[in-house]
Amino acid sequence: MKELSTEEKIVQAAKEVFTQKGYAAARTDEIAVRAGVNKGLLQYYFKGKSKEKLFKAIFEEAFLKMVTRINVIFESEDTVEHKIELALDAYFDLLLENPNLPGFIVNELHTNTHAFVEEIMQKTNRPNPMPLLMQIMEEAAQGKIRPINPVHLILNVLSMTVFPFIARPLFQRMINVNDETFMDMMRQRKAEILDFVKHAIKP
Amino acid sequence: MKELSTEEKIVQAAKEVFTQKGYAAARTDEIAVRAGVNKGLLQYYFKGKSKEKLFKAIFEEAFLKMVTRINVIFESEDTVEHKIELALDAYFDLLLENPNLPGFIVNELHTNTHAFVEEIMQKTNRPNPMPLLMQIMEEAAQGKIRPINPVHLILNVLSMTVFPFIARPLFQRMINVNDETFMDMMRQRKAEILDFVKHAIKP
DNA sequence: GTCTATAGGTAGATAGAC
DNA sequence: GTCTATCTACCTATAGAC
Repeated sequence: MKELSTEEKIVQAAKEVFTQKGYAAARTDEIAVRAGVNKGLLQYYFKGKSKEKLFKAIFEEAFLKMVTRINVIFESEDTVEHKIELALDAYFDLLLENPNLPGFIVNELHTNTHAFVEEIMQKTNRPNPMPLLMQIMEEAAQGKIRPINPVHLILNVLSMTVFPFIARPLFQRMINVNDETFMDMMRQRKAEILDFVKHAIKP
Repeated sequence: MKELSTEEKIVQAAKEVFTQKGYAAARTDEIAVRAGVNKGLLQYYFKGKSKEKLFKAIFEEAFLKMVTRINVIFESEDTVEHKIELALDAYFDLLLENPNLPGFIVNELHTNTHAFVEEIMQKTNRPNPMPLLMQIMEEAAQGKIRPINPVHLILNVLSMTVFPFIARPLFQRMINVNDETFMDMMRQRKAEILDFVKHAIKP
């Protein structure tokens, strides 16, 4: 356990509270309590609109984490199948370590009341999916993979990877498993998806 | 356009506000304004904790809509492949008419601060997935479909169906399409998923 | 840098006039 | 049934003591 500075403790606590409750339900009081510091210190470290400033910092970091991973899919030089494998590797690493990251992001984008969510999205250089779409169509034309709508293929892979983490509260209740078992299933899942997709795109 | 009673107007407005903003960010003021009625009437029709009571009614209806559809997958007498087709039919019908239903539910379950979310989930008789899981394994043993982990198969179908609607704000920006185009893509998608899954489970 | 006290604003609930 | 006015609670922000 490292020694955290007061500021770091606040940021850490804010990350917990915001990702669990969302911006609207988050309380700065709770952030202070969890950080083990006084309310007033939030103002000292994040002068003026401290709640908003803290949120911006945390949402931006989370958003970048999720989106920059997508670049892995798009930018490597490789076959479609191997690109998918690389993407699954990268994403499962991220998600297994931060299981409620996608829920947080999707939630804030869904309930987006705040202009700054828009700001952050524009700041991030979003990846360009076109080259990958072209590649998928080319490989299909060459008979390397089955002809398939490239947008839906990408969306399928992303869906199968991310959705279980978002629907986790519902899913766990449905099949009645605890947190540990859920994480075990997710660790297994990377291989399952790869296998599933390989068969689905086989010519 | 039917004539709605005052109470119906309130419920309708509440449905809009809650599903768009989520419970925490929703404002009873806005519900009253959208319903075109006075704030005080919320108390008249939903005495005591009107915000909470309204939310309960709306969340429960939404939750039932989503979950009872899952029963379609589980309870019919049919082949696995045809069950999947039926499920896709049922779900896409629902989602194309209520595109932000899953976002709303997942959001409230994720940020769940309220005990009543728990209540509602227990009230609904959740479907039992066991028979379907068994059937998938049987068909695999008989060589009708490829051997596959049944839980992940179900999760794959559900993921590909529901995820795009949840990630819609992000997805639309990523590929830069308007609402109309998005809905068109989703209408196409049902056939895409069915095709994808058929190839993936082919022996 | 840290804490206490309090101000200022907002949202939900309530009482009572019409 | 509908509306106005007000109350109360809560939350963020601020000022100032230590």
